[in-house]
Amino acid sequence: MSERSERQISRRERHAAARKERILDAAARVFARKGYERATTKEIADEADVGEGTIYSYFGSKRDLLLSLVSSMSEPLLTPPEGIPPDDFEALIAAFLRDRLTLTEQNLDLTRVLLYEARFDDDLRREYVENVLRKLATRLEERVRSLIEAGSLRPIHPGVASLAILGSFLGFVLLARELQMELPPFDEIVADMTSLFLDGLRARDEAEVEAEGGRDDD
Amino acid sequence: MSERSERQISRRERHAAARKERILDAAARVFARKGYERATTKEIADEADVGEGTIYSYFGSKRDLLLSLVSSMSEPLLTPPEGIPPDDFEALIAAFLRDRLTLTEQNLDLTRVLLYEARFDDDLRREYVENVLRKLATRLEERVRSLIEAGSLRPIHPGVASLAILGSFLGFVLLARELQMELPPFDEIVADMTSLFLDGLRARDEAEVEAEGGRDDD
Amino acid sequence: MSERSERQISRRERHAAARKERILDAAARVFARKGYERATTKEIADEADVGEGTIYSYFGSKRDLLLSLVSSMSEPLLTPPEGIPPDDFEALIAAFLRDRLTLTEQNLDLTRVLLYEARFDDDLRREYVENVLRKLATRLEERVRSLIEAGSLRPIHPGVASLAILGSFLGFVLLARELQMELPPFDEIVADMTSLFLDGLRARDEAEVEAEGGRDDD
Amino acid sequence: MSERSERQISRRERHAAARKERILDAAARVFARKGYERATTKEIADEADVGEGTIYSYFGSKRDLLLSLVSSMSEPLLTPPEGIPPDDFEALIAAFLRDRLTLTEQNLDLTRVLLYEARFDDDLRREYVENVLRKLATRLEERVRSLIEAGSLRPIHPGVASLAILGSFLGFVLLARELQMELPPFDEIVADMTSLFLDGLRARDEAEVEAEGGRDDD
DNA sequence: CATGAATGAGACTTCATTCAT
DNA sequence: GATGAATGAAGTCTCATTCAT
Repeated sequence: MSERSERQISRRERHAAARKERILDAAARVFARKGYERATTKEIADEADVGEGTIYSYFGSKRDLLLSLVSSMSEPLLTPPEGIPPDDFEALIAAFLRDRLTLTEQNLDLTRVLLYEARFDDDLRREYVENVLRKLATRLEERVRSLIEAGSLRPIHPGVASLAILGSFLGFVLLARELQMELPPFDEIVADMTSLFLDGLRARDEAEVEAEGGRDDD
Repeated sequence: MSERSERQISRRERHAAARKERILDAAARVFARKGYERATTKEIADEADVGEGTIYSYFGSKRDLLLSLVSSMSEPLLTPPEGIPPDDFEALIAAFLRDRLTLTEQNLDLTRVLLYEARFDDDLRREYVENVLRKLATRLEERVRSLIEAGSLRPIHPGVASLAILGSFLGFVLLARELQMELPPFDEIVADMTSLFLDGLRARDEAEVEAEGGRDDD
Repeated sequence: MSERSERQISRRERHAAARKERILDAAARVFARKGYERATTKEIADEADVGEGTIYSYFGSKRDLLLSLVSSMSEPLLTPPEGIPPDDFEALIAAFLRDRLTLTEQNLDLTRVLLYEARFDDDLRREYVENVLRKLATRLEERVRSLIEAGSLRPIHPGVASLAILGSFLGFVLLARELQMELPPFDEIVADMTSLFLDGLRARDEAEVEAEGGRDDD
Repeated sequence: MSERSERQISRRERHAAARKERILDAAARVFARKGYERATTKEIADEADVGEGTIYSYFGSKRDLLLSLVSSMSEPLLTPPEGIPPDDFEALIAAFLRDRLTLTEQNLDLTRVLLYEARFDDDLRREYVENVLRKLATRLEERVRSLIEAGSLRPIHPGVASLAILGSFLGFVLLARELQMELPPFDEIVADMTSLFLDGLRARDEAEVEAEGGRDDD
């Protein structure tokens, strides 16, 4: 009987966890769609196909939903890009941009909400900004610093560089989305931005270009 | 008497304009502080030191305040940087970054609110995004394109480049503000970012560095 | 000088009276158009082409306007139909219906507002109901009573009859207006209603009908 | 279990319907007491003994309450008087007056509000005027017409007659109520008005009826 | 445990009235 | 005296949260 009740509990727990997950997913979609303030608990409940009161069995408040979303978001974002040799910044930045742009574009609307709301809620700021953003920035900064030390990158200020890189693609997708501009295909964008960050915009003379070797992808 | 009544009218008009300005400034501060949805008309009225009803003598609705803010913001942003020779991209980008970073950092909180709300209001989107952002992006894009044609810049996609540049410093200040990071002095940041955009991050060998001349200060 | 100031005052007084009249007329139009609650002092001021504050130089409050309207309305309504021999009820009722229907149709919208508002304001009720309506009803009642005594009318209850008559045409125009029905020409209506009140609806036997002669207009 | 949940639902539905009814009744009372504009949702909520927000679970807006009242009113009004032989106008009009006067006097204050507000709201006008009033008028008109054809009534204009009849008792109760007059007992009123409509006011005796021959003045 | 009906605080907005010019 | 800008009380409606079922 204890076994059964354990199984019972376990089944209940699984069921409860699934419910919680479903509500959180629904909240993510609604927040992304409407923003935090404009989203209503009713709409979230409907999207999750649960009763409005049920939300409050799993989360203390509407704001709690937002906070809980951060944890669930931080996980995939914090997984470092795999299979990239630590000294190949070109591949790293390409993978980084590609992954993060993709991730960010997917989650862009939610990201915007979180960044926006972080300004007005210290708990959210701590949870999201500290855990996700600073971690991301710090990791990139370390990578940049070590590459500078290894001589692969110019001795630019690593903090500024990493912020510029992160900010770049955050701002890039944000603006692109906002301006609803016609953009070249995604691969081309990534190639262009990688090249931008690596080589800058300055035109070089023949000798320099030759010296840089057989890069021909931009 | 007609003179007096004219003066009267003129004084009234000046008074009304000043009042409108005061309310708009108050709204800007409160929106920047609280976001649009959380800001209350009562708080704006208090901040402007007027009665709540007075707002509605000058603006049709709370949303009207937001829309009106765009016009007042677009003006300084649309003034092109002066005294920059059209072929000196280095000076241009430095000025651009410096001015825009300053402007943007000053107005950052409000800018964020406008960008955020633009997602939910087509009028605001048109007013802000089309008039301010796209204009800015287009101007920069043209500059980049002409510099590419003049051979000063590499043949990178101009749209991507301008979005990346704009997005960079928008994202940069946004993240910097959000992360509350300790940053190097502003001049250094501008120098670093200019250098980043112009020369990229890649280390070059002696020959290249030599060929680029003695630039190491920006 | 005293003469001049007297003339001055007199001119002022005439000007003031005209102003008051203009405001009251404007109020009548706006009240008739919008109803009391929905009418705004701003709209009345605009209609009268005066400043909003000016209204309060002549009337204590918005409600005061309504009260003042009654006095100005009661006057024409209380003028008895002229040139009607006191014993010719047929002519009387025709004139009554014709005049009152006309007057009432003209002022119907305002009358409705006054009747409606009278329900909610005892001062207005006294002013309007007592002074206008009861007077009208009483006058008609007396006429009916004396005609009954003179043997021209059947001994119907005079109060009921006069209320029925007044109510008839009030309700008649009100419903006609409300239903936006296509109605026969006005003269025909008056003839029909006069005939209705005098002769009723009942068909009479051959003798009676014959006796009534060649009337074929109804 | 399905049975229980069905019963549950049914109980809920009954409860909800009762609640809706209670709110509607409260609204009817408050509207009748204060008029539409002066009635506040707070007062309606208090009268219904529910929270203010509860109103909006059942009705979309305050105006919706007014519109909903029409449907609930139109039902009893549209039930035709029963047990009246189709050719006995005397019984019909007595029943009509009695029923309608009673109904109307009961609902008079609300009726006035609806008639008044219909002027300012096309939906309400359609709902109330078209569905209730015109139907009532048309039904009466048809009855009158067929009775004219059957020879029971004089060939008076049926539209005018029906409007006069309806208007009569609407106006009658309205004025009676407004004037707060002392009236004879209800039965007497009905008898008097029936007689008024059927036989008119004119006194007749054999001689007079005969003497009616020479009338040519209308 | 899930539900959703009920709640009421608080938001935006209108408008009669006041008062300095 | 005339004006209309300014006011703030009060109204309608929304929605996060609670709680009986």
